[in-house]
Amino acid sequence: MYRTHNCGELNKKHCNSIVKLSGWVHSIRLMKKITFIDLRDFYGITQLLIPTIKINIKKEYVIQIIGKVVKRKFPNFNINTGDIEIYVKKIKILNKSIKIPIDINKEYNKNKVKLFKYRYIYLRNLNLKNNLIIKSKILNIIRKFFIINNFLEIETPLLVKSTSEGARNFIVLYRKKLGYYYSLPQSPQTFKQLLMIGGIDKYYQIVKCFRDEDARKDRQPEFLQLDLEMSFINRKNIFNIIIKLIKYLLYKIHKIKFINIKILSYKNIIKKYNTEKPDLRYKVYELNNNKFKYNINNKFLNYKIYGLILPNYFNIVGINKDVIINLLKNKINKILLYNYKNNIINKLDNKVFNKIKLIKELINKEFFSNKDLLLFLILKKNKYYKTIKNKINNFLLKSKYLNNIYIPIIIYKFPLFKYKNGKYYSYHHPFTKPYNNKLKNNLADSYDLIINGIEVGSGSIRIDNSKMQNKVFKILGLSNNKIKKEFSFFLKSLKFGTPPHGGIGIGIDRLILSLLNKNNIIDFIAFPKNYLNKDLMIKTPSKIKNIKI
RNA sequence: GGUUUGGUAGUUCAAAUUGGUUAGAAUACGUGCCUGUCACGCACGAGGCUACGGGUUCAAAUCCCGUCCAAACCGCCA
Repeated sequence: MYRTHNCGELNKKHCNSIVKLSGWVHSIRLMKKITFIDLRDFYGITQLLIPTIKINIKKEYVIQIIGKVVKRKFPNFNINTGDIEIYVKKIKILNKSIKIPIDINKEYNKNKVKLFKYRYIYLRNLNLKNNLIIKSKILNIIRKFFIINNFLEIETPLLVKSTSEGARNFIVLYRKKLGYYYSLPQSPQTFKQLLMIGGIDKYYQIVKCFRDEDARKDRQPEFLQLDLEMSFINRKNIFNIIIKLIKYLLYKIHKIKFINIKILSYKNIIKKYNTEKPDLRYKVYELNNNKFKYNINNKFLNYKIYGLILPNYFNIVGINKDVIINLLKNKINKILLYNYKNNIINKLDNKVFNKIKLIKELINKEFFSNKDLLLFLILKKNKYYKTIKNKINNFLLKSKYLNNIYIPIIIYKFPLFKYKNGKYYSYHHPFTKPYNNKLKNNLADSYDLIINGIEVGSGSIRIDNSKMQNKVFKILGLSNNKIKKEFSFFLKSLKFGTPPHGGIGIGIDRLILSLLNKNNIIDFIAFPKNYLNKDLMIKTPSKIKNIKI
């Protein structure tokens, strides 16, 4: 037996009992006649008192000790086991460690190459460990939710067929015949639709998906997705499930009981925020430029007015208007803060003010609430505009006031197609049903889930009619030959009595980022790839030498 | 694929007078000291071909070119 207790559980109640502990040597403090060791395992840290200084033990050695739990003279309130220490009677070295090439207690921001290379050591970092614990918890909560709601968990293949739409696919060589390959799935899209056709009513899966695109801090080439699909439902039914899930998660993680999840149309979102994924807590957005870029003719010749909106600004406890003014003091010539209750917060001279009035009239009132702050910046050069935007964003991001605010929104009524370089592309994906089943309005029955400005998931009601599906493929410019080659089985499957169905795919890692107010996805992945999609630890991708058939 | 910034002790970072003495600190490491530390403290020591290769120069960490690597952004991400 390696241990009777772990390093995080002993307290006053265990005093005088003999215990056996195993773990890593976290730190060593030598005094004149005694030595203190912080012994660390997954569960915590326990202080060992060794009544000698002649020990041959270094940091990160794995040791096992037997000793007596005693009350400390001077408790340490920073750790759970701070009331006690172990008076060690016997030490055994289970395994030695060579010098550690990275500092496991430090946060690394630049030059992360060592972190990738020695990821297995950095897993001992407290923050990273806690991140993995919370990710595991969230996965459990999600599974529990879908069990309660009678979803069936079904796995789908990872060796699949490449299709011409979408991101680049990773390919896997086929051993039996040269020149043939499998493709790793970007999502289980086709298979989950086939499950619906097969009569599975509610399906979900937590599944690895693969996209061969360059990584970002919220993007990895392989990632976890919560995939779900339901039959005999319309968009409102799906919205209800999504809302229920998010509320369940926010309650289980943060004990937040009341939350209002808004459903907004794509058109209005773009008009108001000029982005597809607004962060309604605080983020600064450029008001639609056509309306708000004005040259002022007389005194302010060459100056331009930029409008910004800080949604819900006045809901944020602890921030007042002066904070923003102070923040921008030296950067710009004039600031005008404006709130829809018609409060002009600081004064400008009349000529400028008249221009602002003009702008005011152009704003469609329905978009703004009296909790929004409108900010007009009068600037000489437009390069300052981005600096200011970033400055405000960074400031608000760092401020503690936002820590417990979550504003999930569902955006719907996206365009069905976008036109680029003389070609039509699906805005969502080619299986999306047109809004009201009509192609002519170019609206899709698709929806995105955005939490605090992070695009967490997107989904749609699917086309359940073979003719419609064929039509959409043709609009997308797929030749008859290609349709036949890539989708003939699928078009055929739709003819055998397809139920109306739809679903959503939610990026688990992004969901976690949004629910925990974090920004880098690799902090929640045990073994991430770097921005070139390489794994610097196992050194992959690697070169092919011989392909044997 | 593109743009920008960067690569300096094991680690995290400085600095180097627009190219000119011996490239520093903290921490980690080693040795010694210190009855109670817990970010222990004190003293001493060891640690660098300034990413790699080439060029300019009396002289390069510094300027130039190339390669490799990293970060942010863009492209891309149905």
